[in-house]
Amino acid sequence: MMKGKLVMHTIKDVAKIAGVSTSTVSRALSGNIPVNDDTKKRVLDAVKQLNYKPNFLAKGLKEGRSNAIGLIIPDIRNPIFPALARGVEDTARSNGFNVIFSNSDENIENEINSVNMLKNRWVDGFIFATASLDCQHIHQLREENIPVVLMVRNIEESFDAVVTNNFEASYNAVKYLIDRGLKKIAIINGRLSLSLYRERYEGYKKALEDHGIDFSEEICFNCSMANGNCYEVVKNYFSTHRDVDGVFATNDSKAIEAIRAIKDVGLRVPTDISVIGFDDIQISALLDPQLTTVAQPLYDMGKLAVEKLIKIINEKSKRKKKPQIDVVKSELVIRNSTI
Amino acid sequence: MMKGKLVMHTIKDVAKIAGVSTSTVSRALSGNIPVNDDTKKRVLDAVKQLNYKPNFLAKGLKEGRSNAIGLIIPDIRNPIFPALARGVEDTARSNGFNVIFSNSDENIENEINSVNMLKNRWVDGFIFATASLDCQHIHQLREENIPVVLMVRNIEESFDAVVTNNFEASYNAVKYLIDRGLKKIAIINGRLSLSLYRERYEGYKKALEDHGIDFSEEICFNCSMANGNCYEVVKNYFSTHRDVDGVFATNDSKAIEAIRAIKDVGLRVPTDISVIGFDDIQISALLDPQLTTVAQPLYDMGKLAVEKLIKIINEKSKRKKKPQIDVVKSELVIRNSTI
DNA sequence: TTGAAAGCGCTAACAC
DNA sequence: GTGTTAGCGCTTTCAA
Repeated sequence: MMKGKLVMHTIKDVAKIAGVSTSTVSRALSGNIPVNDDTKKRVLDAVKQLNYKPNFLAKGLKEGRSNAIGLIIPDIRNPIFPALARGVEDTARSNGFNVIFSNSDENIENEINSVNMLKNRWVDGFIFATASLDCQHIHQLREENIPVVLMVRNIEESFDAVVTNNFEASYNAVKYLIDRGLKKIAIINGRLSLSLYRERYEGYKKALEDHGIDFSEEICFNCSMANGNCYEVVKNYFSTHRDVDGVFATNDSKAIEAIRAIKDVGLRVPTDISVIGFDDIQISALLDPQLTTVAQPLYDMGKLAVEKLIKIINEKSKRKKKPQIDVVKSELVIRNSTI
Repeated sequence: MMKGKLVMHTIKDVAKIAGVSTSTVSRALSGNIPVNDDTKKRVLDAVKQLNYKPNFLAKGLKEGRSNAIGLIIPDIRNPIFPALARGVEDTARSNGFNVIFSNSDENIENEINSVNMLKNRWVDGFIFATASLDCQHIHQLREENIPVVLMVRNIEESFDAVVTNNFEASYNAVKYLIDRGLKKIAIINGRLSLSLYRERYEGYKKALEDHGIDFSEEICFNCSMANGNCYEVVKNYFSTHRDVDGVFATNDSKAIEAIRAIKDVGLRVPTDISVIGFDDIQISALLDPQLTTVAQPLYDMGKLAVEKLIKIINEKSKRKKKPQIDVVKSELVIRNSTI
């Protein structure tokens, strides 16, 4: 078996060159154990000379941790996840953790498979941005004392989580439309099995109520399927109705489809109909018209989730803290899709 | 130190319950070494009973491989990378590999740091979608016999890579505009230090040449900086010129900005000016007008890159094969931004 | 301050 | 077909 020119050196090689034992090398490198300055220097020189890098597999095996975290999301192609993932990766890396990521497609089987694979000492903890009602496997993780933080999508009070103020932000978005003089505001909703959509829905209803606007089921569009049908639903409605003057879409993708549908029936945005989205995905600022939307601090949410997770991982005293749900603020960004 | 209710069981526990040695357990689980059917059954029962999962750290340490690959990209928020990453992740997972991902921001320092971290037995190979001219560290990997596959962005002939037919696809895109009767076609180019942009540029020039259209430097816009200034460059030009009737943008983001600029100076797409993009990122189909663009099979490129990489990893006989560059086909998708 | 030795959990000779 | 044993590369007692 031919090996490459440069082999991977081990701690033994370093020890030999520095003329010390492997334990001394280990100590010199770990930093927090006293080592004679001279010895240390010799070790460091040897390390440099050999370009020695410790084997993380060995270190992890010995220490019982891997310094990696698992990131489980539905699909990185869903435009809210890149920013989230980036926040996670940056923060993890700057804390010395690697990120192993996995897409579940909202499919519980996939998710369980990934979790099972990663549980075997691959990762020290998990970040989930996924939540079916069926979260047996996440409860199981907790029982096995494996740290878990939920992100974006919350399940129940019993998990640590980072979420946004969906209710309040939605309330404010709808209130903004009302303040601009709009009289009849539709909502395009998502899967109500996700708490985030339920909360946005509640915010919408409360805003109407507080401002004396009648709530009407008829203009609560539900686009819970794949993206395609949102366009159809909106187009259908507006080809026969001209009474609605505002649309609150519970995410930007739906808003984009709605705008296309509205244009296609010959109405103008925002002149005839104002549209607000939610998420502020990257392209929202590039559209025509540029989308007024609720900006979630996605990057920061990822960052915060990792910070929480690492804190839990490092709490060696495993006395379970009460789980804490961090709520970050989403804020309305006013652009040109609203009058 | 309190441990959780459920501890991680080891192969020893399984062996004890099954009444066999640890090596028998190992053999029964590996599958490819003959074990008595009865014994095997007892082992499998014990595994199930304990919910035993092998420790990958130990396995990796022993076998000298981790079954993970490193994915180094500039930024997952750049819209071409999610699809690529998804192709990579799916394919890796279905081959029993995990993927550790890292964003380099095109910054060589970051990239070297990540590579150094991952080299230490964290991963068995790398996929890079990044290429500064300065690729010392990638050469180094090769010298150390660590498998590398380049994706999307090629550096030089000496590496395995998966790229698209940039020249040909660009040629065809520009030819399409010419065939539609357009007479003066501008190009919006990217960083010419990247071969992919050079190739697209060449395809553009050749198409003009072959069809007797004069090439003019004046309408070769260079938007190599962050996205922002593409809008400005295009807007500036069109506020004083009305001669150009077609724009070939070398990626979709630039196309989107160009369209916005064109509209903002009071011209119409495609009536006055046709615009073609490159990449077919997800939102291109959702824009108004929907973008005519060259679709790169991003998911498949990710898939292919992983397949190549795993093949190299598994070739235990390290007699270096000559590196091979796979070229996949990008094809023009005609939508509404061209007449 | 340092070295010797044990051991993390697993696999693979090598015996039988 | 199965058990015994050594060892992957590291950290960490325990002694000196």
